[in-house]
Amino acid sequence: MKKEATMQNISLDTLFELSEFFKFFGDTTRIRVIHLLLSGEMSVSAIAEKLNLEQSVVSHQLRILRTANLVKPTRDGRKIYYALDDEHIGEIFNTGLAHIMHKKKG
Amino acid sequence: MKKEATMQNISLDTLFELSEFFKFFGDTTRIRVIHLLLSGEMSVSAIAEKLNLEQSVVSHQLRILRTANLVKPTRDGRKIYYALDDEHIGEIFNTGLAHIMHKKKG
DNA sequence: TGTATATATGAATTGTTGTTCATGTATTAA
DNA sequence: TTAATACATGAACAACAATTCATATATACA
Repeated sequence: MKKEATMQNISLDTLFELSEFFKFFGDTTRIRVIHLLLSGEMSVSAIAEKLNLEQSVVSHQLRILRTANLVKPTRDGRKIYYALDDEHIGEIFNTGLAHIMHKKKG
Repeated sequence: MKKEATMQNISLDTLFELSEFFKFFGDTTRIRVIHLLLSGEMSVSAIAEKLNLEQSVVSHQLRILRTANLVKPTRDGRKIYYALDDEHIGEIFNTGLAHIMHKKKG
């Protein structure tokens, strides 16, 4: 079950991208949005209401996630529904969560 | 192979901790240090030399990682060797890396 | 002791990021 | 075409985080 700690040579560029990628998960507002969207798509106003955040806060953060292709918008009338646009997001979220939970136990 | 996108109820506190945790991976210097330590422990000066960073930059970032219990120091004479102090770190690193690599392919 | 080496740390500076507030655009319906 | 609703966005501000520089501490050795 335990993987070997072998190490590939990873370019500086890739390591930079990797850190940029983790940054998206490194903000409370964004992680709450991601968590919410893990259970399905949701409109901007619904997200704001559910998380008790101002609409513009949600829109700003959604733009960051959208630019990074982590979420994908779909318009339906006046509403825009956002959904997670990457299979890996849940995996990364859960891996981090497992770590936190494990630490909580002692 | 594909997991269901089921969603637990996660407390605000836990989501905050989770975002704080991901922050450690969201900085180029730290991710480079983590990457380096994935292949084994290393002294501060060796890390600085290998990454072409000033000693104080490395020390400052190591302190952050140490405070979060992500790395563990061991003194040997004048040198202090740092090693990763958490089984999950490699897993999280690799999960993120898989995402980056997957995106690169198109 | 005194000097050199290895690392840590505090303070100042700089750069980055998130939020707020005001306003702009798109869509719907009267 | 006007009003209302839903969302996006730019600019200003505030908070935070990383680096730099100077200096402090700890160890080893002459």
